[in-house]
Amino acid sequence: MVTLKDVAREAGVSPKTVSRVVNDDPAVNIETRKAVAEIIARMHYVPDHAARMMRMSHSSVVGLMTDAVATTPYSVDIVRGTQAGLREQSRTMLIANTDGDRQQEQEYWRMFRAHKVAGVVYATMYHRPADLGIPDFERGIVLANCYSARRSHSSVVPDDEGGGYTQARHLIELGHRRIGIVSLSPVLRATVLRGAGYRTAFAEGGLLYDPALEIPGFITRPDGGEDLVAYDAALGLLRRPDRPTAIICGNDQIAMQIYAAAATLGLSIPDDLSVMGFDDMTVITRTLKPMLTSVALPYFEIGRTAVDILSRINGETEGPVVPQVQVPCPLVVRQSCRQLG
Amino acid sequence: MVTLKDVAREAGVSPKTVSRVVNDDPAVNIETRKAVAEIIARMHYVPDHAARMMRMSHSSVVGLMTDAVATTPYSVDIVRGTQAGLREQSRTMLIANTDGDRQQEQEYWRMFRAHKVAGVVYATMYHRPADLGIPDFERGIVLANCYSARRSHSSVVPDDEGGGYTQARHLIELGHRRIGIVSLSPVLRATVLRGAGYRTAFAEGGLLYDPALEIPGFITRPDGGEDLVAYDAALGLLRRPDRPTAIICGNDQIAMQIYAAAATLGLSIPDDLSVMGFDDMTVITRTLKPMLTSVALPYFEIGRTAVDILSRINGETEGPVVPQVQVPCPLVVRQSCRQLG
DNA sequence: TCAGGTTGTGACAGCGATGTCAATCTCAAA
DNA sequence: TTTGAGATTGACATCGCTGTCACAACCTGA
Repeated sequence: MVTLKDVAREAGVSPKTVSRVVNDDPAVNIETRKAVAEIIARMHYVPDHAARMMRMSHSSVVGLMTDAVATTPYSVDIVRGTQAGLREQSRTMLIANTDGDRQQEQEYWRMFRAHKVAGVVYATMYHRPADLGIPDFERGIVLANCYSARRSHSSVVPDDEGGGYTQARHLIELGHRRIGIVSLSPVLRATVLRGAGYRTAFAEGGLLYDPALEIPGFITRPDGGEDLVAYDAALGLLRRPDRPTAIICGNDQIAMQIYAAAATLGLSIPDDLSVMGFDDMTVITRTLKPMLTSVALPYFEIGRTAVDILSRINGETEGPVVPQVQVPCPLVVRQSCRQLG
Repeated sequence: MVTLKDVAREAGVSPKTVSRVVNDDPAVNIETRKAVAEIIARMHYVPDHAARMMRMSHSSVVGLMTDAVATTPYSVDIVRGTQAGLREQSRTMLIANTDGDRQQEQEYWRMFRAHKVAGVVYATMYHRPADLGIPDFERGIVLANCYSARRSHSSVVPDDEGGGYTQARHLIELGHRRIGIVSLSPVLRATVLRGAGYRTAFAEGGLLYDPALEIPGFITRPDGGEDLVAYDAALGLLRRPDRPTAIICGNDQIAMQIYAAAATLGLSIPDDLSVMGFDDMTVITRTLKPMLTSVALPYFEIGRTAVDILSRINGETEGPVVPQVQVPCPLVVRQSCRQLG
């Protein structure tokens, strides 16, 4: 390990001066600075993070605690977004995936404390209320994709209501008047919020919201698991005499099953039926034939924004600390929705 | 921050004794130990990681460098597996996602150095040769899902050949004699290895390998991107007069498109056609109707094994440091393949 | 009773960095 | 020439922890 002292000896200056160069302290003669910088490069000196952290009693590392987010195809982009945000601040990230286990979570909070992380981004797989169960953490905490039931922390969540609105609005603009909905499990907050979005768009377009045309595509079992029943839901909708010309889906998996149901009934997408996904999981949306028009969950942006808020909380960046940011869900148009008549 | 000294003062012992208790040093009187432990708990003392690390000049943190692995639905499980392995060693993980950018990668190597990580797991999205371009890193490095062209590092990779064998073998055991293959891009190592597996299984089953029945489902563009052409490939195969009774896919996305092609031609799965996926991406395999039989890429195991090897390299665990571990790809049977005859 | 362990505990130094404060040097105005 | 302000630089202590070593208290067996 090359240390400050080594560099200082080599350069014939005091360690403190090297430290100044490393930290861009302006109070260094330009000549000295250049000479020292050169030696630093030549010797491959890298400042020891531990020593620095100890001296300054705070770390440049941020903790990312996730329930299952780092592990599901849905929402890994939160991780990427968080990292992108941190990179701009020359920071890095300790990641802790709890798999939803309380005990592990406790352990990792301790670990974050031991590492004196500069803050924590707490991300969840689903948009849901989060109960942190750690009241005594001294550093900033920002919730990503979840929100504090007790409003004790700032949160960054997708604008599900807007997303629902966007889905419906797009179909209405294409001329659809009978729109079916195969939604997520009714217990999810996203379902409620998007429902509100649908209604707003429907009202604006002069459509009536018909509850008979909304069917859950996922059903939550008593044990907490979920069953995907979108295929049957879709068959039900599509066999109606007044079958919808378009279906809004709660996510892209539901859309996949709608494609399957349409194929079963000999309906062609988008000629006989338009399908609108949610999430924009590219593995699905770009693999389906025709490719699926969807509304994206802005996970990357959510992660990035969470980092922003965090540095505001810590007072490192200017800007207000808002209690909640809603990140818009953009429409991604592909080939599964067609213009009517 | 509660420090050792605080605890020591409170307990009326020396800091060193508290340190001993924290580190389970047996040379502490049982009474003293109990008393101190109690005070530690009461004061919520958490040992400062930075100080410890500085004193002991090595960290309990391992670096995980990925190209895009943390961000793709394919392979996030490497992250989980790595974490699971580390957790058993009471270690944690700094994560660095390079998005394939050399410059970022350099930055993160520096960062790992600064953090004095105990080792690095270098994971890639595809099973491929990796060129680390960092010859002077002092700590152990293990490659996950990739391998060193210069054999300079140990690696943990999926057993693609075995996976291919498993795919073919299962279909042959079900009585299929004409088996089509829609493979990944021919430039991938996985494609070559699995091809070998197919041939072995075919030979064992007394089948002839017919090159006309193997078509790429992905095509690599000159710009490096990939086009998914499995749908057309499948149509080609399925329109042949001697159409195969089963198709082996290079991954589950290909399988999705095969389902679409089959639907187009009015073929029912599995009655008219059996389909065998690869990867076992549950978002796809469990959403398709019927659910897709697939061979899993053991990403979790790969991550976990990489950690194992790492601690062997570092001499923390007994066991040989093998140059390469091939992790088997298990068969996951669902409903897309049927018994013939 | 005493030499020679064994056990339990503490004093002290030092890991590598930086904040504090003082020392030195330069230059221009008095 | 003197003086004060500003620019550069360095000496030193210190962050929280643990390795080393010394020391006291207590055994053990001859």
